[in-house]
Amino acid sequence: MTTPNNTDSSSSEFPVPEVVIQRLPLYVRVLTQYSSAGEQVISSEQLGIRLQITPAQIRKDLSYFGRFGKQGRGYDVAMLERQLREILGLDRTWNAAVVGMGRLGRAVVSYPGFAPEGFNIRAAFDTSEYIVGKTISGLHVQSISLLTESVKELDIKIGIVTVPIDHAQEVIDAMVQAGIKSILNYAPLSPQVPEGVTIRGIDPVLSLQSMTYYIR
Amino acid sequence: MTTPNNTDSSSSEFPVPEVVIQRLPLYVRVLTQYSSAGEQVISSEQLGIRLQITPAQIRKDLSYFGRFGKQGRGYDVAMLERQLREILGLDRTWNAAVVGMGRLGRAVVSYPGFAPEGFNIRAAFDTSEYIVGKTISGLHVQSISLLTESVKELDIKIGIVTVPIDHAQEVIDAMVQAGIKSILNYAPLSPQVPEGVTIRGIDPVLSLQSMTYYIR
DNA sequence: GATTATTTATACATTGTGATACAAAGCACA
DNA sequence: TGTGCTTTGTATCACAATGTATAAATAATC
Repeated sequence: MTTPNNTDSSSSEFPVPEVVIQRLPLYVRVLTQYSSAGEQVISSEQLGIRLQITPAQIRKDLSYFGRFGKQGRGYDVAMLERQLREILGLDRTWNAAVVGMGRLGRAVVSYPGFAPEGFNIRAAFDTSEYIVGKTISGLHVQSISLLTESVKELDIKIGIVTVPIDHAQEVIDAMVQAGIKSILNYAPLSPQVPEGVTIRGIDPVLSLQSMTYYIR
Repeated sequence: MTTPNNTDSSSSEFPVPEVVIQRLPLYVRVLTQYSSAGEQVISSEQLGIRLQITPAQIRKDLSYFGRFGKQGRGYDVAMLERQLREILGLDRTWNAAVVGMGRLGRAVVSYPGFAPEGFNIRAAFDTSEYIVGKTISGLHVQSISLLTESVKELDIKIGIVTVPIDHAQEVIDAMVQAGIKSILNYAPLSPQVPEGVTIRGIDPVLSLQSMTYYIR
């Protein structure tokens, strides 16, 4: 090589594009499948076929974090999975709190997909006096006024918002106030959060509303 | 192209970027709020503040479809909302079918957010003999072998996948086979669909897995 | 051990998307 | 009617993201 690049793995000094970060979990998912299928090695082409992404795209994404592959061979499945999990912070578990224990909140806390991936819902909150005090899916529903306290006590890093739209922004504000930096929002609004807080929306209606464009 | 481009609203001759289409429902949502707050006029700046999008971005997005604003004034809220709904195909209702009536499917059919936006779930399917024949949320659960028939009879245009991951691809294939062109997928996989079929995934775990990168 | 097959990592080119800047158009009000 | 203020629509620019091409490294085969 003309350039003597001593690329430092995993502790990049310049910001990795958001789109890249969002693709990494897809890679992890496929690697996990490959791994449990007993495969030892995977090429960027095989990964790309599964995900409908060009091999070069995948190689470039990975190159932001280091050099993981072997030329002529591909990537060691177990090693790459481990590395990507570490990069994403998936080599540990995360505690979450749900606010809003109506229909949607109940569905979320009983969704069996979180725990196997290391996301554990440790606390549930609501404003309604009818719901506070109840036990739902093994969680004692507390008044939202106890949020900050619980966040500290239970080391909660993730907030999940399942309240109706007209209370969503204030709940989000309360989460931010309580020191939560990652929020998953199920309410159909465009929330405002300060710098340093990441928020992602889950909104099936929005998805449907953009799909109809193509079939109208 | 040599012809003088007399910009025809709403029936554009060149493809509108996907990202633009995905922002339009956000505009519709804010316009609806403004409208019910009694506002008559909105500027691209006001819209932008709500959505954290630059005003110029919004004006450019809208310009793909025509000229809707008045210089020095802004956009007529009701008119712009009507236009965008028409562009997106939201000036009518859409029938959907859910496949997979386990925990997730039940939550989806009882989610009250679809109907007000014109998305009506008209049919429910499952493979399990224990579930087929039951009535859930007013829907008679049918065997998936009847999918194609129902799609035609009930004019179903949207398929919603809520089966476990190991059956998801075959269900998606069956939907495509039945002539469905828009699919909302809740199963955690990267599905394969032919050209001409739009599929969107709802995957909270994926969202969480990319958020942890920023707090790890 | 030499030769051929692969496949990565990356330089380079192309495309896509978002931001900036401003002329033209409309409004308000004297 | 004229003047100043606002806001759109769009031309232009800047940069982010993706795709193409290839040298270097490894493995497999004879």
